[in-house]
Amino acid sequence: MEGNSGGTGGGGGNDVELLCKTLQVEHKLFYFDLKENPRGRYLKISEKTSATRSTIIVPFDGISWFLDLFNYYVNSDKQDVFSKELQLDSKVFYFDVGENRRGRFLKVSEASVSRNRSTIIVPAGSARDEGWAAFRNILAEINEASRLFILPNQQQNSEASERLVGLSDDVGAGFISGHSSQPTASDLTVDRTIDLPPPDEIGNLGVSKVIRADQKRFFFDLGSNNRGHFLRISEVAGSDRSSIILPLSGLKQFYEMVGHFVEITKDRIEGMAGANVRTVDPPQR
DNA sequence: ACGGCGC
Repeated sequence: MEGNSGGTGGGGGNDVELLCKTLQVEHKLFYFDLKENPRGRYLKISEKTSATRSTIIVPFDGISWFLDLFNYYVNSDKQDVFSKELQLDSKVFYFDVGENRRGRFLKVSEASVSRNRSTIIVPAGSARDEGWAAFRNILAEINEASRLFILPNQQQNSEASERLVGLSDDVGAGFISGHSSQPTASDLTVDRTIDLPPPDEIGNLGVSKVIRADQKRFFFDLGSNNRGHFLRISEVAGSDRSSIILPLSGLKQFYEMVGHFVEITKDRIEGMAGANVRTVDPPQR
């Protein structure tokens, strides 16, 4: 299976797992593994039945396209869905709807020069395409979480991982090494933050945070809608709530602006004297 | 517990 040349020890086996999810649709089990190696990130989707296992590798930048396509198949009436092709890097993914006596299914095939064609087949489900919808929801979660939620096992010092360059054959050529400009976990961690049990709404990825200041609470929630991804910051005092919706494209500016005001007011901020002063320099690059 | 795909 994993015929890897050069004695490096297995295709993708040493890659860092950023996020793992499983989904059961009828009797199939789908594994979603967001992984990272020095060449970039990718999403490995495996279909497992009792007898077979099949895997496709989606380049990181293709995740949102997969999400869009699953949305298309979920939301379209069955009489007007078409097959789709998605070209990513050197790969082509084919999406085809089929039907047999077991029901409708979506066949997703990956074709690339270096690998044999591999295919996963996602049952539509019995009602309202709920199998596809569940698959779509997982993709949405991964798509959202992967952009902001840098997991703790993602090393800040990349020295160790730099020695692993070229290790994995699981990733097609032409990958983007896209992990340089992302904020680190500590950049996004606010002092006095406490973990919040999952609240209100779908699309919330368990990355909700709350901070308290005086009598107010501020909730930070990731979300997305058809216009993109955003951070919602809600001020809750008593029973009143008001929110600002911050597109992720503006998050860094927001961060820098807050840092500016922290900087110019820090001698008046309680608890920030002396060694506790935590300057909030904008991340370089 | 399916079963599609494609060889």
